[in-house]
Amino acid sequence: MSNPSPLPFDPIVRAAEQWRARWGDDAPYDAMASATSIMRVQQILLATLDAAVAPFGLTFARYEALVLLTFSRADGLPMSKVGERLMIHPTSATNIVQRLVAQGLVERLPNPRDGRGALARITDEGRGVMEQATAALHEIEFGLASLDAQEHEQLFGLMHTLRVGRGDFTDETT
Amino acid sequence: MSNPSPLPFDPIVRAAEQWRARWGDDAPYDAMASATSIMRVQQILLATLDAAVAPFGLTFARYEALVLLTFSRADGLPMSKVGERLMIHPTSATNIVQRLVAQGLVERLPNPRDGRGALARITDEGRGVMEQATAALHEIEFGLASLDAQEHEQLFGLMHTLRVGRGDFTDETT
DNA sequence: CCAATATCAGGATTACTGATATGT
DNA sequence: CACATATCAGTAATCCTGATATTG
Repeated sequence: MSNPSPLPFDPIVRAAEQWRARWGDDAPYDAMASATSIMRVQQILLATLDAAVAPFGLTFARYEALVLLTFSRADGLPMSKVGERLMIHPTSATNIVQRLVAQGLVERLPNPRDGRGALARITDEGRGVMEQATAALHEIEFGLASLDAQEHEQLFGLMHTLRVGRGDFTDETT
Repeated sequence: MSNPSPLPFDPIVRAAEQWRARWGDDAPYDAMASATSIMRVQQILLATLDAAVAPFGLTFARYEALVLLTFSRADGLPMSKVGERLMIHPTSATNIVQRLVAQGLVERLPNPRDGRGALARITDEGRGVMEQATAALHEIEFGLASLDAQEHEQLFGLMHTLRVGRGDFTDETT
């Protein structure tokens, strides 16, 4: 990771103070601090999760794809659905699936219901790797062991509010 | 962005349900949902912030560097400090500063106190661009307008807990 | 013919590793 | 000489834009 010697103070708190001093109390310095915090935590978290699944030849992004295919119909998921559910660009979906195919964890099949489409289906080996990687992630509680159940609920709620605010999905009855 | 047609349900909630059904109540499905939420919000947020500063020829990462240099001593900040304060890899700091130098927003100077070192200093043009970009970010409240003051406090607190848990910095008296 | 499904080619960013030049 | 500062080269990952082939 990129943290050989941590600072003796919180740089985000420092920045917020300077922000307020420079642009006044009306400036959204709390939003600035929130945004910067989210960026930083994501960076730390991704490094943690990538490291946890690295022993299995995976990145967290590829792990997520494996999980999605595990939970999908046994005959495979169209590439378009892969991108949609993973909330990534179609070309990124192609890229990720290609790497998983090269590793023998996923196989590609023609879509019998649409000649244009291709299906991605997890292999038995892919299932095995996914199970091991999942165990490793469970072990470290997805890098979030410092939060308790109530804090997880709070966090998910806040993130949910933000995602709804940006139209990340539509139905609220889920 | 990568969201032409949002799903009619929250894929993270869906995943958490499947997680619980597959691995049981003891599995940290709430941590899984939190981790995935953080990833997704960061992705949305970064796209928003990048788009906000793009008209000024910046990415959000380069904008952060400009702000740091604005708040630093007038004679410039050593490259090592740039990387440290931005919490990025030293080579990334080099890369970002190089790009800003190429844009005329930052200049490099030899460090008078250390012959090995180089200082990065914001230019007048850099200050101007930074002010405009800041106004644009203030306008959209850093992409977090859907949260109120209390929610920002909650969010920052949760992120702070996570960062402390991972040793992101040391002193708590900041 | 138009729309949808993918893929490919290519460019932009950022992270990281390892090697290197310079100076303390 | 060991250590610190910084850069460079090269690799990897991801996102995005356009262009393209195929099929509905």
